Amino acid sequence: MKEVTANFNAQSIEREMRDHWSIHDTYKTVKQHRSAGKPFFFVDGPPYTTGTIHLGTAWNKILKDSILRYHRMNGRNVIDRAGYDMHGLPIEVKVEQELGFKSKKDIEKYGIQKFIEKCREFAIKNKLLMDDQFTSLGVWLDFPGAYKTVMPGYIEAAWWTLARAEDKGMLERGHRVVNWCPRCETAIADAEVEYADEKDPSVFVKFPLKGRTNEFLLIWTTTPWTLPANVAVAVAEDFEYAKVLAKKDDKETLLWIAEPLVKAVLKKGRCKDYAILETKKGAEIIGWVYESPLASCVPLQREIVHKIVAADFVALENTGMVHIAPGHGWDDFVLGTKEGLAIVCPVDGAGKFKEEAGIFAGQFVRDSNENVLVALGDHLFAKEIVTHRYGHCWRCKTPIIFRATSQWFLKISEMRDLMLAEVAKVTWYPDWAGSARFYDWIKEARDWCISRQRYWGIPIPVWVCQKCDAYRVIGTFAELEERSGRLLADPHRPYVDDVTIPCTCGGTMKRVEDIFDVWFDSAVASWATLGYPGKTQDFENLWPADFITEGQDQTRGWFYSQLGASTIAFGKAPYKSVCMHGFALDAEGKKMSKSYGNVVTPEEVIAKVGVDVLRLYILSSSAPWDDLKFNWEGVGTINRAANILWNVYRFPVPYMILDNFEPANKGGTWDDAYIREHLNLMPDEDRFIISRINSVAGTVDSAIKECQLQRATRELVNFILEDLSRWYVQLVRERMWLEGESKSKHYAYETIYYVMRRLIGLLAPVCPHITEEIYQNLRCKNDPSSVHLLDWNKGEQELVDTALEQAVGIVRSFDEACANARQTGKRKLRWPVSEVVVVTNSGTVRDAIELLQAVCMDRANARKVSVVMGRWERIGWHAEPVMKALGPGFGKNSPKVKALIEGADGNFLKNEIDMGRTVTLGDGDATYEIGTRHVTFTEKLPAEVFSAPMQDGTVYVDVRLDEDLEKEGYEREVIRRIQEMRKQLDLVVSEYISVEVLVNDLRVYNLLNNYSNHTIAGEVLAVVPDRGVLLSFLKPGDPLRTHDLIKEWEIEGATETIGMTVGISRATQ
RNA sequence: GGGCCCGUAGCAUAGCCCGGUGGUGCGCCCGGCUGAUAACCGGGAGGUCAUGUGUUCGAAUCACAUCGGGCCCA
Repeated sequence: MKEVTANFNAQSIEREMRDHWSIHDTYKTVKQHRSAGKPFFFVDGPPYTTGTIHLGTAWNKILKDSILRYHRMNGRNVIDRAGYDMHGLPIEVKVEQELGFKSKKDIEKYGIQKFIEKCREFAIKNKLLMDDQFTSLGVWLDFPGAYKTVMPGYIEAAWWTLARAEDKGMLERGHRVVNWCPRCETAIADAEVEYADEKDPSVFVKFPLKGRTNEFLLIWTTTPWTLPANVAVAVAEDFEYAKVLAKKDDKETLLWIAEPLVKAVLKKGRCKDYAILETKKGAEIIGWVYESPLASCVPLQREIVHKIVAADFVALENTGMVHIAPGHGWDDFVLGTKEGLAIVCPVDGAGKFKEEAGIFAGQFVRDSNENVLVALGDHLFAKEIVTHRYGHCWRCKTPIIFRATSQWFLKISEMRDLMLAEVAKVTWYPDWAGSARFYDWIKEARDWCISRQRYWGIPIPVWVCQKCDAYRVIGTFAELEERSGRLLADPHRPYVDDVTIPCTCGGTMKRVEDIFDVWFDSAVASWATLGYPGKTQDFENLWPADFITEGQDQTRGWFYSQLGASTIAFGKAPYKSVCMHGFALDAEGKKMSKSYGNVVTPEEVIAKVGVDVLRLYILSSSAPWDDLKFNWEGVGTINRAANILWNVYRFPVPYMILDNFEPANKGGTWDDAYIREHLNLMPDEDRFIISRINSVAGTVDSAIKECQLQRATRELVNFILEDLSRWYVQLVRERMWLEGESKSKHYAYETIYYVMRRLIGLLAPVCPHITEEIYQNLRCKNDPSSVHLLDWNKGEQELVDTALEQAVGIVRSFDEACANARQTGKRKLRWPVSEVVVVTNSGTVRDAIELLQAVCMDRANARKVSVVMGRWERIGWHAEPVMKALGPGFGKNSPKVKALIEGADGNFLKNEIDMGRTVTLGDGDATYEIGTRHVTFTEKLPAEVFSAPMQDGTVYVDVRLDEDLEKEGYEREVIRRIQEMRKQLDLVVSEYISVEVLVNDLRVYNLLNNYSNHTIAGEVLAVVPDRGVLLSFLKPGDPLRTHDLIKEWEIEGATETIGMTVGISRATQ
């Protein structure tokens, strides 16, 4: 054991520990140690390689790390491979920015091969940066062996999965409406759409009814650019629609509007006057034909027969008539398919109108809104600007459009029931994350569009015949090589694009140009990480995952994509348990964002307080699934707790070293059996703290099992602060100061050693550095070489003494009450008191105080602590009449009764009434029955007794002084001053001194002189074995010699001058 | 517009499932302690339990509505 630095310096300790682990290859050793254990298959949700981690990412990995460390300590062989998501649009967009590209054409010009090599470079560079950042959080995952979505084996797993989808008929090539980013020129998944406010025109448009004059259907839209693709108007069959004669500027128009909405709509159109001419049910107007108001300028529109159709999604808002453009909306598309409407989409991939859009050709759709409105001319009924939530591309933030295109889909909608059934089998932390949130999301799930018209991603392994249009899904590289007769150097684009397969029809099959939605990459992680399907053994032994944990945004992300892919491939969920965690918000509960300037980075926190404190803070401040409101004050509090842990650890070390203490061991391995064998001989406080650490261990264990990391960590912090620091260490201090051999001291050593060993074991998953540092200093020479090699200890029930813990609780309440009463009586704790009395009716309290008599006396600094059941004879009670009750009961005799009560023996009265009896008082003329409602009692304490309430009782402290108590009080005052002076001179504990104390009060001088020299000298090391006592008192007027330090003190009204000299030479000359 | 979660003192949290005097920590003020000491302990002040309505003898807790925050969806 070595000395411990006074200050807890997180940064240097953590650096040292990480160096230590890397020199000794501790992580490998730990993995090796657990390699024969029962496997615990964890799958790391792969972070996207953006290059920087934020507080939320840190939280994510810290949570994973702590839970995995727990499982390792429990003997599990944890599969802890890290993962990285390295493909996809975000990286493409970054690289495009670096290269100054504006559109896909720039990429094609630059060359796909060069472009994807740039993307690869970018991803790998960032992956390495992130490895370092995670490692510096003390995270023990397998980073060198991380699965990477760009690896050929990984890509093959994705291919294989798609081939399974094809086998099961779950893959569909479809012409459908998808979310489309006009900047990235690709389809994007529902999961990739981000909603944000957007300003758009909100317009009401008149569609002329065919064959009628001046009669229109009135529709509403916020996307005028979709009007060139209009094919129908939808109504609700059971709504009432009205034909309205609307007057504006002396012009009259006939409009069809849902009847309840007429007034509001016409107000928007500034129609001063209107009349409802007739009404019809929606069902009655179905089939009516109308013409496009854009027919004259959009050739496409002239070929379409527009009609009214019924739809169940029509709501009673706006006009109750919905503009339908099946090429530009999901509901529209579904309706169009059902009703056999034309599905037109006169918009190209870049979001520009095609030739068939007539005068709009070449215009970007969102920019053409105004032109469309102009072209509508008189058909535009009303217009305003609205701000509404609108979908944006998750990467480039461009507002998306809906576009009917040819894409590849997984038929999630057909698997929904199976997925829901699987969700129910998974254990969710918290339960509602699965049973409510995820369940609802899946219930709404639509088919998954997995194709993207991009470059940096897993190529979709579908080859289509150029001649007969047949397609084939390739599941493995070997199959492709066999069919094509070519070796595949790299499965990425553009390399794989050159590979062709002969078709049975004699034609040539070429790969479709699409790549996978990047969410499909990570969706296959749970088997791709096991090398499946290339290797099958791990998969058969381990899959599905025992545990995953990710942020709440992953409900629609990874939790979902994995479930979808896995249900297709294997018909079951890929995970057995899922912990959904929250988001890191700022102290106000607002999202951290660069534009608010409220971002706190993990590095900042680490620079201030270190990693372990960050970890402990994050895990303790909220439940995993609640959002974390980051708060520097809270960090400070946890930092203080860590400091106290350090102080508790440090405190006994110098004494242990001085005494050459070695904990009980068998051949150099710590033997905790010593504690069990000696427990009965140990003092109460030792048995208490041993009991506590074991019950704490039980609580911590069950909390972690339920992912309640906040309960586990709070329990530990609370134990350190309350039980260990504020209670045990305070009580055990004097035993540590005992000189020479002592059983009591030895028990204290063994106890605190035991407690520290258990404590750091429990804390190791959360605070891996500080616990390792402590362990390295405390461990016996043949103990395991790292705290992380220890087995988890969930507490031993036979060491838990509930009654004792309860008794200590009572004594602590007693302790607090004493301090309270002393404060009221203005008697400092340094001054002993003759007696403390506990008055109680509780046998439990009596037993506790009597059981822990010694502790009580020590804590109270009292010569005697006694318990009185019921009434203590030194307390008097004074009876006070309750006039409110006397009046009604005794009428005009009340004043007499009042006097009688005041004159009665309060003690007797209270006793009787407490026993539930009534008392008869009389004055000779008459008698009166006095009951509990007529009287209250106040305490009459002796002059120098002060009271304070404690748990189920009251504490009375008698602060009267006699000569003996006073002498001791002054002694302790003098000792305290001398110690203070030693500290000022920065003396080591073992340095001898000589002292003179000039007491400027003759009475006090007489009190101290002759009796106290020895006592004081012994405490402050002013007594030398051969030379005797080197402390003397001087009376008023005596001269003081020269000293190294002289100080004047005010002590209880008297002045004392203390002179102190270091060493023994001068004072004794 | 919909789903889920959250709202308790200046700040952070427990209690809520299963109704019965709202605890704790930080900060603040006052006092104490002093061989863990840039620590530690005691006391005090500080609360419309987001708001409103309902159920109930009784609501922080249950129900409904509203407001605010977060995540997700349309």
